Amino acid sequence: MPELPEVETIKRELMQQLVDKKITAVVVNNAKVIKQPSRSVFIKTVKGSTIKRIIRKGKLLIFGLSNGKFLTVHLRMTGQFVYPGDGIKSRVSFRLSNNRLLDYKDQRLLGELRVVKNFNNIPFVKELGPEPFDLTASKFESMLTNRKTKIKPLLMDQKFIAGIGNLYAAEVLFRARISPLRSALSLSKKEKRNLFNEIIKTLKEAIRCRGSSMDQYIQLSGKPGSYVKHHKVYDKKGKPCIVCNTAIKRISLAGRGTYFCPKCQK
DNA sequence: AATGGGACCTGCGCGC
DNA sequence: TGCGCGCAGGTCCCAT
Repeated sequence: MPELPEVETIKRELMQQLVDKKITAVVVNNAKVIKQPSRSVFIKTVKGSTIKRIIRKGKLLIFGLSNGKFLTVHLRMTGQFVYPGDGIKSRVSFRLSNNRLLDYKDQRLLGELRVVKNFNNIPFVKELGPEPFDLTASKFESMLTNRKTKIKPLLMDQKFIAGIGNLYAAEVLFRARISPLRSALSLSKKEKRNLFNEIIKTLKEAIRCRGSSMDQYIQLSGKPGSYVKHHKVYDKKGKPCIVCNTAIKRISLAGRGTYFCPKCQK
């Protein structure tokens, strides 16, 4: 669910609400989401530390703790943070110095919480591609040269570029009028620049709207993000294209549901 | 290097 | 109404 705009939204809220709060207790209701280290060491390390800063790397959230360790959280499909929480349906709850709860919820239990010494050593971070906002159009262009793979799965490849998932890949390609089936190699210079500009514009707009609440994503406060109403193709199978009225198509590409306008996107 | 499949999980909506 | 099936925004791992 959560892609760069959603994770960035949560990061900003966590910064506003939680910096300099001490974690006084940790309750683990389901240890499946604790990937590293053991449940007991995890609790022991986090408990008693103060949250000093919040970092985002792609879709990964990182809490910098006062003891020098880092709590990293990947929300995967259905992870959520809720603050202040009530502990209900929470997989892990953090009690803070103001006596409020920060709840980590995760319906499908696919999320990952870790405590590490150095987050740069996590394989996911090590191999993570550049942040979109750190790129320029010409860098992006050169990244695409000689890539034979299809453009949509490539945009979703976190090693290629950080933060773009299935939803924003679809939206960005629609806005750039490029078919998800095209090979990266086949894009003209103009198309590459255009695609880059649409990536930046779309992600910024989505952050301004505080993300897209489809099914599971919510802001820290529990409120939905409003970018959904700007979606042009995602989850719109059979609906008319806003530009040409052609029915939006859904195909399966690299195992993922892929929405596009067969007429506008060439 | 690229592609395809399955695995990890739970719960929802659809068609029969 | 009840049940089985396919599907879900992410990532990793294996095989070809």
